[in-house]
Amino acid sequence: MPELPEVETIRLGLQKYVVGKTIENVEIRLPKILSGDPKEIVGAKIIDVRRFGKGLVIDLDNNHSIAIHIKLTGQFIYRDSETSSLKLSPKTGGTLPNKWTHVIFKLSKSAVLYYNDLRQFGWIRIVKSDKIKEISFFKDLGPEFFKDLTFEKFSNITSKSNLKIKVLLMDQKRMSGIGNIYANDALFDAKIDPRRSAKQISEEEVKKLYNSILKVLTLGLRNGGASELNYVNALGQEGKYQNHFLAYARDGEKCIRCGTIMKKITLGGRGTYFCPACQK
DNA sequence: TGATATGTTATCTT
DNA sequence: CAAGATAACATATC
Repeated sequence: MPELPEVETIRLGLQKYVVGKTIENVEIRLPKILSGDPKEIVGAKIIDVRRFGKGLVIDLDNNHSIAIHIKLTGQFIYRDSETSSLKLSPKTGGTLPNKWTHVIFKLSKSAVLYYNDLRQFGWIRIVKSDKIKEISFFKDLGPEFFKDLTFEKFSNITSKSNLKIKVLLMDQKRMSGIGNIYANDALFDAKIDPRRSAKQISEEEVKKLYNSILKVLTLGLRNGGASELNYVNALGQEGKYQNHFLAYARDGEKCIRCGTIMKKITLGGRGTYFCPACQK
């Protein structure tokens, strides 16, 4: 689902297309999605797009920012005269706007940024830029892979937690960026049973796991994310990582390493996929 | 038809 | 009180 590689792919697209443009109008079709005063951002120019964990922040030149979490099914799709000939993935609804389009940002140069969200779990908040860290999601966010989560920190967090290792990997307050797909695939790559208690994992295994996480996140990024549910990038195109799943959604299939039939269980209320033979 | 999937948060339990 | 467990949110899909 939208995890670090997916959100980063969206960020890269937005960075490329919306930075430098001015917001001319904001149309809110589903009020519960957006909070804050849209008048604060009309007329402002977009100067940066940042990502923290699975959250996005669009910075404007008037000391305001747009904080975003797309949760499970949010989409940001950019259209202008140059990109309008690109065929949109059916996951966007095919034409824009449509019944899943809840907010429309009209930008300078006739560009438009659509926010779609099938399940309406996502949120957009207009805040002063220096108040971003006061939003609880950003305030409580744990250290992040590729940024401030060194192996030493990762090892420290792991050795102190009683949570099952897979549940820990997905806990955004302890470490940020990993969701269900990459947690399953990283544990598979590291040959670790997702049911084990985090603190019982040996130092050697923790090292392997850390490297496996960086490996699968990198693979996700290179493939432009996974379009398993309805993720698309900023141009409305699908990613390709779903063609490279190691464990996620492979229950009933043969393990790609040892041929054993992959199992599915529930951990922390989430689907968990693993090989009962080679993940110890 | 109704169970299922998902990220985060609120609420319950231990 | 804190850590962990679980329910709730919404809706297309199987």
